[in-house]
Amino acid sequence: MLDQTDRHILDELSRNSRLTMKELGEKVHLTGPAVSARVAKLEEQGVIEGYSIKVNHAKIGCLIHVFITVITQSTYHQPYLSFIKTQEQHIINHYKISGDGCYLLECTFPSNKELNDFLIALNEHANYKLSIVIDK
Amino acid sequence: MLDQTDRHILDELSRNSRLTMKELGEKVHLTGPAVSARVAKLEEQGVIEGYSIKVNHAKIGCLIHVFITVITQSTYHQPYLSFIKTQEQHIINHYKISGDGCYLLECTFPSNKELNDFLIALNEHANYKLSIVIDK
DNA sequence: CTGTTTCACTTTATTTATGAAAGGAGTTAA
DNA sequence: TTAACTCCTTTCATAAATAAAGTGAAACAG
Repeated sequence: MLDQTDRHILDELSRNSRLTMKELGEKVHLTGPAVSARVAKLEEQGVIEGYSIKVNHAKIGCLIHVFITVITQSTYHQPYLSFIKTQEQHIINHYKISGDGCYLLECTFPSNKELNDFLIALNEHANYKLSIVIDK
Repeated sequence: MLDQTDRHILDELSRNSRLTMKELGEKVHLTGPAVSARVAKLEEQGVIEGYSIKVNHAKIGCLIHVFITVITQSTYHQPYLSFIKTQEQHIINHYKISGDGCYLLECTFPSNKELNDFLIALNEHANYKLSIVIDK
């Protein structure tokens, strides 16, 4: 399905997705149109789901980065899920997991106050374990 | 430091970082060169750390997506950190955390076999708790 | 009030990249 | 051998990026 060149393309685009097709072509030893066709194919196949930027959260005022393991008390998760939908400004990722909890949340907050407010609100729907990111 | 237009730019580029400067300009009501200058500034300031792609790991043969909370037994973390460096093909993110463990690993594996091999090797340096991602 | 500086933006013109079309090389199968 | 297919390169018209020059508004000193 994917050959070595495709993997090389994914690797290069992961590092820098704003390369021009010409530059990308040089890196993987193809011409612009050839690499452009391969990238289009990878998009169609759903291998490339999208193009994004890495934002430094600290520099936009979100200094606190945490992972929250959520353990819902009730088997009925809907109130929790509805609550999460209202908190999109804080949530980077939300996973359903099997293991130590039901969900894993990755969030950022400008300060401990917002984190605390969030945890108080979350606690109405679920228990949690908090892990604060010190370094990446 | 960041005004409303900058936030709008970050928002649009998060959705699609391959927009042309002209298209991005239209979205935020600026001309191409103007928005290009702002993006360059955001890069210099370190707000934009890089441009990347979202890859569908399942489609490239990495079907298992896990989070591993690592609890090192010894206070000397170097052997663990050296081990992690040898496992880059599996590791998406690696965080130092405060809370329920010392580190949080986000990894993908083609199958349970590779995951098991990884856990056996990891267990020589640290204890762990495993959370398997069911859905995002 | 006037002149100067600064800043962010627009406009213009040149360079550069994109994307469509045509064609060639290698592979496979009839 | 020939046909069909895939994947690539080359070529060229179109579109975008970028550099440079110019505009206008705000801040500020004389």
